[in-house]
Amino acid sequence: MTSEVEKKTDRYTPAAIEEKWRERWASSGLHNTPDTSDKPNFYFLTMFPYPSGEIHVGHWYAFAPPDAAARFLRMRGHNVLFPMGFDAFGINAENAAIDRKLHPAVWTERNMAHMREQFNRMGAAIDWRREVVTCYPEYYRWNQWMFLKLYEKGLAYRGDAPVNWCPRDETVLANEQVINGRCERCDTPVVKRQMTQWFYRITKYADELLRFDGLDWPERVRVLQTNWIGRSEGAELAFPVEGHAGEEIRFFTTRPDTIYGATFMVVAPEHPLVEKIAAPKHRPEVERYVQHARNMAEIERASAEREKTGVDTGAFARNVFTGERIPIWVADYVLATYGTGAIMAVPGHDERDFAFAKKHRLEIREVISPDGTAHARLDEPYAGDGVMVRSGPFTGMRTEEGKRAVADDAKKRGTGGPSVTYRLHDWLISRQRYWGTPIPIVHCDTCGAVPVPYEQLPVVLPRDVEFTGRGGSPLSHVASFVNTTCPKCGGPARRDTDTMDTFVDSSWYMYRYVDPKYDKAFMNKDLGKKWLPVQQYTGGVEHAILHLLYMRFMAKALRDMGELWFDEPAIRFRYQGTIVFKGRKMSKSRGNVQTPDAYVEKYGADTLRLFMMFMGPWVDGADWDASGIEGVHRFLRRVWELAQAEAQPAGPRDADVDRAVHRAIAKVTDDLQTYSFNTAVAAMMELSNALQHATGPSRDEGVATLLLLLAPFAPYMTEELWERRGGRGSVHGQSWPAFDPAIAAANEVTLVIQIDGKVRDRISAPAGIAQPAAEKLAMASPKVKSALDGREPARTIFVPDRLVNFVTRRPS
RNA sequence: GCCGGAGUGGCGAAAUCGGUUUACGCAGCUGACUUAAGAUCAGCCUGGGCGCAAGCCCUAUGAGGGUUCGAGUCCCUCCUCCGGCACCA
Repeated sequence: MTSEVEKKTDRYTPAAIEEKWRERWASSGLHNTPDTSDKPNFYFLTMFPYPSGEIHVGHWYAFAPPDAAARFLRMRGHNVLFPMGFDAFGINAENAAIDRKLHPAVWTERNMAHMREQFNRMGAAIDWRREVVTCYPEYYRWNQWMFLKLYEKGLAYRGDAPVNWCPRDETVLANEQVINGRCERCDTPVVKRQMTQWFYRITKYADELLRFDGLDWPERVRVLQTNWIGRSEGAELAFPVEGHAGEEIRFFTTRPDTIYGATFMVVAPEHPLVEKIAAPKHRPEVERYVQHARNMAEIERASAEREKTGVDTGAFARNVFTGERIPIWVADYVLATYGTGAIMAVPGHDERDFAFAKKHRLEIREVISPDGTAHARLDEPYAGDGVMVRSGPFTGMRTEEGKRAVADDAKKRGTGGPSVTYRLHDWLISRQRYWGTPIPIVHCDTCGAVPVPYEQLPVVLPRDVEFTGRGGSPLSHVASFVNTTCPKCGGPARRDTDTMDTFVDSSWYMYRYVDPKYDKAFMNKDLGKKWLPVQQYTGGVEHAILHLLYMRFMAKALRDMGELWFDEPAIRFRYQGTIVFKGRKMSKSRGNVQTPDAYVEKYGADTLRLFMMFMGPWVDGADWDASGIEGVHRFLRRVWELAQAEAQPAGPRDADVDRAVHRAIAKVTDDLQTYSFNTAVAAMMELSNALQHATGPSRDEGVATLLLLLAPFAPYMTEELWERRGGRGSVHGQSWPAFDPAIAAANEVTLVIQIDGKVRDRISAPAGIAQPAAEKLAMASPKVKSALDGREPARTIFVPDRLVNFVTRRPS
């Protein structure tokens, strides 16, 4: 039956077709996006990859669906900017240099070449003229420029703080790069070190970052960011230290209403006052404890199950509310990095303080009562709201009122007042590594830290560096780099040998794509005005906090410098889930990296693209299993045959086929807007199944429509078929098919007939049938008659075009 | 522990507003074509029961309860899995 067709059409050979179109598109510049056209501009951005060299199926999953979405927008009449580049700095390149004696620049270039090739095989419609590569001086000079600008504004500063140190990578890490007390990269337990480092003052924008006004971002990402920022309202208060005139311990609490229950204080081992106030008798023990705490790995120290250790400093503070002397302890359950590194301990109403008080026999006092009456003893801490008891003039106040009253009272006395604290810390951006942006600062013995003058940018990363993997920042061993003159006094000086966190690079790259070669500013603002902000951003959920928060911060900082004219860099964000393999993340070290190459070779890029989108909902990710790839390949082969079959003889239209076509248009259009790629593919499969059995002009037109719908998904095959069918220009330059609801509307519907909610029959009826007519039809059904068995419906539920439900029971 | 999200065939998954559960595929089974295999095409595929058969009845969306004419969808309790945070005062 199909033999005739087979003679006329050759077999579907993806390799040849795809190579042909790759070349044609490249030479015709099909994917080049003009900055102005008669169509509205649309900036569609997908997170650029790190050129790790290991291309796996996850890369296709991240890039093929957005490519389809971008192509769809083009067919819908937008001038779409869909750029790509490389997040090319990073520690992996340096480790590769150490392991294989390959310069990071060489390793990175090689990997980028490989990845560009992959993008091209995928058929991604990328305008490569706009490529951005972060490790080139033309790019990173603007990191340095921004650093200097932030420094001028007080948004970049050098600070001494307890920081996360990864002993294996020999560098500090931002909080965001520590996962469960371990280094995000190498999984080594992180230790805290007191170090002088560079920070970006992201906390200045904490409150603004909590607002997502006008943003269409997934709830999940907003929640993650909100929790990360961790805003807490309460009071910052201070208790004076006895015997140390002028010294006081400041602390933050969310429960000022419990202050009469503060029977002791606890300071973190890193607290600056510890050494000063420890009583001589206690000093050796305190020093031993502090030393021990410092040497402990974070993961060990942070374990909540661990018993609460601590020692008495022998010093006392005065609870200014009760007037009592209360002991000051040092314990590592108080974190140096949150609040002020000290707390008032209220064992009666805080679980941790309770456990500590029990262990060290400290006084536990009830000051909040759920029922308003004071109890003789507390067997467990009560952390809920209630009424203040044993609280002097505040006794009888409820928690809400008490919080305010105590904070206001403290303010009147000059010992504190209402305050807000965040979990979010300033962004630690310096790294003791080579492959990153040099920090444009010169250290001079007379002038201190001096910014490199703007006209001397970029501070170029020296090429000849020895990679030993040991002994601090590799740059510190390069004399020609380190030794310089002070821009201020002209005397001998040393360059800062740290480099920037690579998240600095990616915090603003979206502005660079607009005109990556522009050398007067980080962005060509004239062109930027045509594109920014990004209208659609996509990428992995794993960046929900790190990159996406930094990117928002940088936009706000640049805005406040007058460099940007919007508050948020990306209006709409959608993420894809993660592709794992047998339940585990793919990685070279695990040896479970699944590469796309074999599939591309066997089935073609179009099939793999389509399969990536068909596997399941994009947001969910998947456990990689290629067993279903045959199915989508078969579908493409059927379309291949269908599109080349002989033209149908003239004849009447087929309303059923026309309806199927327009329903598919509606479904695919909708699904592409909501990133439901899997159901879009299913809808096209359904359409192709329907067309297979159709005849006449409806079939021919339906096939033509199917090719247009399929074009964003399978760009190669549809282009080839478009050409073979004598289409003008490129299929990708065509308009998206128009949906006609009148054609899609059914004139026959299936009515479900229920009796007491149970389906008894299905009958076909004209669309829009009125209730009386529908009931009559339903009653005529023999099945309904026998099921009713002579009973009379007490009432009838009618859902137009859907169901008739006869209810025989009376409502009880 | 806290905050999110999810549990539907053998598998990946569909299912506007509460209204035909299982679309679209994979795997499997049966048949057609073939010397045969493959490819392709047609059909079957929750479980159980009745029937020679067309078909019919009951049952099923993690478990239990509730609301409703009607629940995968809403409410309550519980279980399991995934993600995030984790002594944050």
